[in-house]
Amino acid sequence: MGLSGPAFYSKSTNEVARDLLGKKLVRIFDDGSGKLIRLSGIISETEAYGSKDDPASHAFNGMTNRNSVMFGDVGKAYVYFIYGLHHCMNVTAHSPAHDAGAVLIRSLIPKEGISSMMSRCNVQNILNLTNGPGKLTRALGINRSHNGLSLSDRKSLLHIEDGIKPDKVVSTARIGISRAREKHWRYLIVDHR
DNA sequence: CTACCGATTATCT
DNA sequence: GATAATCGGTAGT
Repeated sequence: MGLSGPAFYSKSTNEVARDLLGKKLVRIFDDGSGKLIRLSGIISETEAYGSKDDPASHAFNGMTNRNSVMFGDVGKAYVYFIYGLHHCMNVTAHSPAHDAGAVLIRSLIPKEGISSMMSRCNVQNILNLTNGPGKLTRALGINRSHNGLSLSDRKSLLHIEDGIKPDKVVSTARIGISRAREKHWRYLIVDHR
């Protein structure tokens, strides 16, 4: 199940949410030193958001200016600003039977550019660097300028590469929503050591 | 350990 | 005018 473009993202949003676990989210970042560095992490937690079938989704009530990327091509970044200070990053994905959908990236295991990210975010503990949707966008320097970017191009400033194969995955209810709590569309890699 | 609260603004009703 | 797919700090158990 490689990352060969749109085919990977043209499955049900749930399936894509599971399959994104273990993939590597890569940001080519200008840290101001005059050279571009790689910031990356293994995707370890995701949530699927549907369309008409999902009252918790931004797309539930149809297309608006904010969520229009969810209704466009799959395999793109859907980035939005929330609570006045955080960004959240999604990957658009849905089966041909649906008209919209996206997968929220909730957590990463940091891999590349760790010291750069920790100093820029003023984070002491690596465990607190990318363990939340608002934290990982800050660590990787992701903002609304990336909304709509294709994630398939390995040379792009923001893209997804193959990573690891997760040992074990579980699903739970999604975090921070009030509606559709019965849908267990949150997926995580189980950490056992 | 858990619970609550404030920050701060784009977006939608 | 109200809400929000969050976070970090503080207070309470």
